[in-house]
Amino acid sequence: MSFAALENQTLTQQSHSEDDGFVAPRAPVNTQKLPSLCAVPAESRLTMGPLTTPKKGREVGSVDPWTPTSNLKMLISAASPEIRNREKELCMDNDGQEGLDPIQDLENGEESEKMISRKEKSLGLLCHKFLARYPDYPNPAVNNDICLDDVATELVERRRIYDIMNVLESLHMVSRAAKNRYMWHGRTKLAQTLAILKQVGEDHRYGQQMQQIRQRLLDKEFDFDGEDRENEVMIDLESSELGQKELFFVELPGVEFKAASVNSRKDKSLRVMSQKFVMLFLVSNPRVVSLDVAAKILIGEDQVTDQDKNKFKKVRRLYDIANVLRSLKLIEKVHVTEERGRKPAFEWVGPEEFPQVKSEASTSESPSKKRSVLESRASLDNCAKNLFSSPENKRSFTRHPSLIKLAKSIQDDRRKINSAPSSPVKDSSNTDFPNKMAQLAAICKIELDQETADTNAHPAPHTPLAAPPAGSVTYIPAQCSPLIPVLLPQQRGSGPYAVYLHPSSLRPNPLARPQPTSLAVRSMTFEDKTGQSPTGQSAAKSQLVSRASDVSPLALKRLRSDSASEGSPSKAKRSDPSPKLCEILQARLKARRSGQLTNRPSPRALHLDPEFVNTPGGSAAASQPLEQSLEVLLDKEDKTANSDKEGGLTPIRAVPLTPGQLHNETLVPAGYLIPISQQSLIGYKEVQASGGEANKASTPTYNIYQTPTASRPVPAQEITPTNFRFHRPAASPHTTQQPPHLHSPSPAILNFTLQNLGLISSPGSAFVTPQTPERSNTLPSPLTLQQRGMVFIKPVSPVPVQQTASPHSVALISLQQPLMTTPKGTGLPQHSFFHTPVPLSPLAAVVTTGGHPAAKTVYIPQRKLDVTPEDS
DNA sequence: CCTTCCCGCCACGAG
DNA sequence: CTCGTGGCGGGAAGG
Repeated sequence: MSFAALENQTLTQQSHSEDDGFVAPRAPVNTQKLPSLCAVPAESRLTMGPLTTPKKGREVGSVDPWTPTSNLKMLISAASPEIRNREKELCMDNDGQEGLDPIQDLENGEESEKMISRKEKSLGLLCHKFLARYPDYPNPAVNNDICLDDVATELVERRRIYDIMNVLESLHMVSRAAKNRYMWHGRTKLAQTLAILKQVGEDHRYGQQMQQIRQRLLDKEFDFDGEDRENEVMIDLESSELGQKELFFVELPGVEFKAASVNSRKDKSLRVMSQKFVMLFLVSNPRVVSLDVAAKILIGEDQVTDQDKNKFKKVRRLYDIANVLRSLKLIEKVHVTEERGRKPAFEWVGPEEFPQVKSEASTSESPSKKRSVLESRASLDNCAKNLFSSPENKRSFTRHPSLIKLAKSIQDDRRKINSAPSSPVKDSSNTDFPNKMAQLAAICKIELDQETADTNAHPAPHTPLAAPPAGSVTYIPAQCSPLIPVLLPQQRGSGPYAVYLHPSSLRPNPLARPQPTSLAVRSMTFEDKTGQSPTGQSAAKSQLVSRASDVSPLALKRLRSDSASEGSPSKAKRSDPSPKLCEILQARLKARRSGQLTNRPSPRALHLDPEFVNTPGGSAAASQPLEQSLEVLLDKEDKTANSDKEGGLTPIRAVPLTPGQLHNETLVPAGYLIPISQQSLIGYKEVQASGGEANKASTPTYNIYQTPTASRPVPAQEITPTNFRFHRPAASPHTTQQPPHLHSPSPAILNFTLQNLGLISSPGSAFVTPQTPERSNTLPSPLTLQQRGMVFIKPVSPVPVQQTASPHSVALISLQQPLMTTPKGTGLPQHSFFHTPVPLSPLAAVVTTGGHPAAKTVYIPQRKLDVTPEDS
């Protein structure tokens, strides 16, 4: 088709508009326009259809330029709209191919013009063009580097490209490599990503939230009084509930974040929102999500008072995301008719089940490793990172700013360490990068998993490291929260680091359960703070209440902010009540680090962003809980949090129930990076090599649980689904060390543990054969305690961290530890921070208390819930 | 009018 | 300071 000629715009005609403006600053490009279209590469599939169409080309003038590539097109920005429009029309009309059209256009322009304009420029179309350039399943071997500048040239409007990239990144179809560069992964990781997102969504109980929201909407309709506060309140609550918000950004194993720079910070919004949005589809049964429901959940938080406004606001972003997803053919626009009328909605048309996938990611890596098993696991790992506070929320977070800073600092550290790719990916590492990095990463991941597993399994050993804090940390990861460890590869530096993140996500679960538990308490608290409290209003459904709790924090924040500053704001707001806290936290971290570092060889455990975690988390903390666990979790979290933050505070909790069980939690909200010693790594590798499992073993084992999946032995990797979930940070023993087990045996154990997390069905078997990868695959049983038992391995680390002593040791630290370690003095409870600064403490305290007990019990997990199916 | 959502200002942070 | 990013919302096009 067309190549169209692009138009050149030039055309005079065009006139208008935009051009002028258009400006673009950036883009210089533009100016010319290009034709759209273009050919698509073959590869791409696609697409074209739509695209193709295109526009016409115009000739016009012929000029054109387009020259260069013909293909691609470019668009122009500049082009005049009209023209385009026309073209568009034409296109539409004919569609496609036809060249004619263009001509027509040319011609005169006719009047027509139509619309193209707007539509032509739509994000969806742009996304199509972009997708057309790359194959769905790129050959990993090749370099799939994407240079934004090139893309910008073609597609025009630079700003739009970021939107697209952000969404694609959320699906792991691309990953940022460095400054203007992204790596194209196409759909190779899509299945895995979706599986993970589904899991996360389930963990957050998005399905339930959606139901609630729907319900509410109905209710509202009835009454509304205006907005009264009540309504508003309700909304808040709702939103809050929904929102728990806080999700984090879910990462895949292979992908992790590469560019350090970016990573951190802001990741919020679009990326996270996009993942959340996708989760909604994956958890709802009829895979249809109406726009308003999605808006509430995704945006939810904010809103506070003004719902209307808020609504507006972010909804725009939802459209952006939806357009990109539509281009990906994952969703379609539909309408649902409800009582009230029809509402716009989207239906999921993407893959329903993903077979588990293992990781393709590994593929790349594989070379080195391979073991599929391992890899698979790795994939499982997926981690979640937190996003930080959410973007959206800025409001909510008022306080965050400070936190953010902390995070940044941390990040910086991280970066330094890693060096990663920032812009320069190039560096030397590049080359190697792939291979090695990948490997390392894989390894790390594995390790992490193990660790997590361990942690889960047993008590948190790690404490060792510093753990000073009391033990509090432990936590059960289980579903609840999992932190997810992520490994970063880093080439450079010392070695790989593992990062954990804590997903705040957890919270949601709790919601689901109405239990009063701590959550409830919390919520209440929050409410108070806010002042709103009363939810009473409306009927408040009980549910609400519960939700509220979740929400509450957010709400509170909002409220505060509003009051404080005004609402508006956005950003500004920061009023954080307690910046101090932040400071404190930072201090702790630092302290922690130093302390830790000292011990370890490679020191560094960093948090990623605590903030996010915290922030949201504060409230969030609770989140995850699963059902049962919820409470417990909550407690734990709180505890952990406290401990973390404070430094110890609550050691109490530390005690975990069983050793195995508790994990440490990581309270820390953030992720940490952990460096692993290379040696250890190596060892792992070796191990792996030997038997895949071994590796695992070596690593510390961590347990992971996986959720549900585990339950069954599903073959394969359960990975997917569950994955990340838990990983606890536990301690990692060092692999090496792990005294107990020898490598061999133990490893096996570990492995399976890890792998499955649940594994277990027969643990024995697992042990037994280390080699079999399959097992790993299969395994999935629930982890269970048993594993824990196994765990002991982990104990290793424990305590005393030994630090460094052993070189090998891995460093994994559990997150908590770090946190813990640091003792900060401050002691504020995190929650408080986050959530509300307000005075919750008391309450909080209470909560915790209660929770604890419970918590202990729990353990793991639970989560079977989801399981179900598995996926697979 | 309401919905969809493009455009691009502007902030923020890394060089 | 410049430049890459990307939050965010005005306000226009589409229906």
